[in-house]
Amino acid sequence: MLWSRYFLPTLKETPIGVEAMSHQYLLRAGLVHMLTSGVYSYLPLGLKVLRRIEHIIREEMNRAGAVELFLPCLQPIELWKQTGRDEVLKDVLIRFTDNRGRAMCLGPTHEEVITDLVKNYVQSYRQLPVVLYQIQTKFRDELRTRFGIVRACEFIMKDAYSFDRDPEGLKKNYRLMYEAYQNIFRRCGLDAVIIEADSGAMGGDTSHEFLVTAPIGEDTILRCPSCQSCCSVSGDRGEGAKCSKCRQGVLKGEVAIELGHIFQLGTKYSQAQHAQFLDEDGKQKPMIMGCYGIGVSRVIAAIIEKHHDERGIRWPHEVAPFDVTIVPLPAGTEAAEIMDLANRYYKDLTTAGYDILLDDRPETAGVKFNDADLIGIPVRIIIGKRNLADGKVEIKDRRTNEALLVDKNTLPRKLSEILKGTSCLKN
RNA sequence: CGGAGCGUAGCGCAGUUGGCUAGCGCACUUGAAUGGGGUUCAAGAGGUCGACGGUUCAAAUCCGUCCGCUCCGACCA
Repeated sequence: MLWSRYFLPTLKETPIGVEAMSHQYLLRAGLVHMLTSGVYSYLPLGLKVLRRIEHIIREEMNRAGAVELFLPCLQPIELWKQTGRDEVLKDVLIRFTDNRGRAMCLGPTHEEVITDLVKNYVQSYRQLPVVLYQIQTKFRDELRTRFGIVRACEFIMKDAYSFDRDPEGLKKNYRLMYEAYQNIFRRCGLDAVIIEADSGAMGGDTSHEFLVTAPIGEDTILRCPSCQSCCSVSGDRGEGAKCSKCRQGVLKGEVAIELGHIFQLGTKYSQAQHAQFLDEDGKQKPMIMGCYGIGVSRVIAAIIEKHHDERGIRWPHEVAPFDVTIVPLPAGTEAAEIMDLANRYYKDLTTAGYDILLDDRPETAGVKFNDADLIGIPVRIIIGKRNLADGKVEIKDRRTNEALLVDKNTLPRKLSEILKGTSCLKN
């Protein structure tokens, strides 16, 4: 991608009223734009990051045996009355009456829709288990939005649902999702804390929350400084309590943001919506369900919270919007030569399958460097006349700030070694 | 939904004891010089001062109502 043909509006100054570091960089690096409180547009660069995260999620979901589908946002209130959640969630449901007079809402989650769908097609134990997921926009009429996309009225969620014949099947799928979540957060560069949690309005028995400690968090977790185990705050357990695992440390409170939550729902929805199957013994039984959510848009904010410095974002390579940014600094009589080399690298590396951002703007070095630091592409190639006089170009690591001068002709090979992880900048 | 703050150009801000044509920085346009960390100079363009109503000879400025945004709290799948 050529920067001059892209849509990447970076901001030099922080917009008014922006407190969270991640929110600040989301806006300044041209990732998102606020339409109104709690409602955000994803600009091209932000969308690219979103797609990279979605890609990781899809790989891990598919690996865990889940199958992707796509459910509607528009949902009849009638469906929600079947489970009584039209009342439970009445404050967050965005309701309206359509032109035919039907009471509708925009889906805040999809348990009712998926249960209704599956019961139409599954009649026998032979068809179970069924595990489905989607990545889709959710709508919640939040009274108080917070930290930009962290708590928004419209946000992107991955939600998966499992339908099993028996509790053992549910436990197996739950375990698979649990492991998939660990992989997803690890690949996103996040050190997720997993704690047993309340099921809240979802209902059901067992549930686990996946959190990341960050100032933008809305939850408090307790961590044992001795054995590092974490747990939630409860009535008889707070900061200062003794760790129940190692019985040595004194629990310390930490602010954390919830990114994922998995639930063993049991039969709450299948009973309410009559999602039954005929078992081997000839008896009708309710399907045993689980549901598994990840706040995808929220993951972006968490990654920035964990991977930034005073100059901008430092994307972990697997979620970075581009693999490499090429920064030519054309000047004087060498200008044409510098741009030719930049274009040649761009073409070769793109052909080799890398996603490249070429900063072809007629800006000064300082502007380009500052923007590059801000948007945080992991690897930067700098082509300037100073080093080119010796036949060299510079490779710079955004994360470590390490720089390496390489021969201009061996750069593509050296770079692919670095990107494949067979080499690092140091040697 | 309670508490606090804010709203003037795309962004960040000044101006608010009522008074000349509403100003500054960044960004933007044109020209020139520069060319490895937001470079310099010159000339420009860009405004319903959040909205509506009131007071006044005169309102960005005073009064009222409303709207929007942010933060704290309550709530939260």
